[in-house]
Amino acid sequence: MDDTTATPPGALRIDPSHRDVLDQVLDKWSVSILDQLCERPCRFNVLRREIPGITQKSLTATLRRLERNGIVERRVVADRPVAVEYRISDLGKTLREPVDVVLAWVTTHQARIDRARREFDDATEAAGA
Amino acid sequence: MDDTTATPPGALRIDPSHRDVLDQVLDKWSVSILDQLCERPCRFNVLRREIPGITQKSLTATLRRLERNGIVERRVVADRPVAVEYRISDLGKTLREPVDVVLAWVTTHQARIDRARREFDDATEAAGA
DNA sequence: CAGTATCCCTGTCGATACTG
DNA sequence: CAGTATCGACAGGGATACTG
Repeated sequence: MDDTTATPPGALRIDPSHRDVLDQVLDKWSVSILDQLCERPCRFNVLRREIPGITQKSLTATLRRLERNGIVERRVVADRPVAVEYRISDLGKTLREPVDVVLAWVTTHQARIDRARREFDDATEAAGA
Repeated sequence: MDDTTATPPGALRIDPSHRDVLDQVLDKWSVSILDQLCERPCRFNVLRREIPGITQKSLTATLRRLERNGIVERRVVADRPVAVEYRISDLGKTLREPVDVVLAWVTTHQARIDRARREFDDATEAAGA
C-alpha cells in the first residue's frame, strides 16, 4: 500500500544552510544541554555534572555554539567568585517541540531499528564468512 | 520568573542509544537521501547526481548505514549491467514526518538564527578587538 | 567557579584509482 | 553501473594543565 505516508506535495527539501543549522543545534551534546536547560537555568558545573560524559571543552564549545545561534543565554550572576548562569532563550524553547518529535520517533521505533541492525549484521556476516 | 518554561511532565530525555540513532539517521547526508527516496526509488548514480556534493564513498556509506537501520531497502534489479535500486522502507516513511518538523523549525527560525549569529559575532569581535 | 590553552588521537571526508 | 580500496587532509573530542 502506497498509503498516505506518500510524500506530500509540499515536502521540504534540505539545503546547505539547513544542514548547517542542524549540525550546530542537534549535534552530539546540544540535545542533552537543551534537555537540562529546559528544566531550569543552570550554572556551568551543574550542567557538567548533570550531563555524564561531557568534558569541559565540549561543554564550553557547545554552550558557545548554542549561544551564538540564539538558543541559550549566558549571564554572569556574580563576579567575586565568578558565577555564570545559562538559560534557555525564547528561540530555544521553540526548538524543544521538534526535538521531542524526533526523540519520540526514536523511542517508538527503537526496537524495530535494533532488529533491523541485527538482521543486517547477521546477513552481512553470513555473506562475508 | 520561574515560569512555565517548566518542563512538561512527560518531556523526553535523551540517552546514549537515542544519540546513536540520531547520529546514524540524521547525519550529514541522510536527510538528502531520505528526501530523494521519499519522492521515488532511485538507482545509485541517480542519487549521486541528484545530491550535489556527495561523493561515491559517502553515498555508499550513508546508504549502507540507512539500510542497516532499516530506513532504506536495497534491491538488485538486473545483473547484466548491474542495476541496483534503493527505495524507502515503511520504517523510513515514518521518519519523514519528524524530519519535516525539524526542517520546518529551521525554515521558520532561520532569519532569527542568522541575526543571532551576526549579533554574537559582532559582539565577540568587538570584545576581542 | 568558569573557563582557556595545548597535545594528541581517532574518525570522517574527499579525491583518486581500480573492478566485477 | 555500482561499487571497493587506499591515501592524505582535517575537524571533533578527550585528557591534562593552567588562570582570573
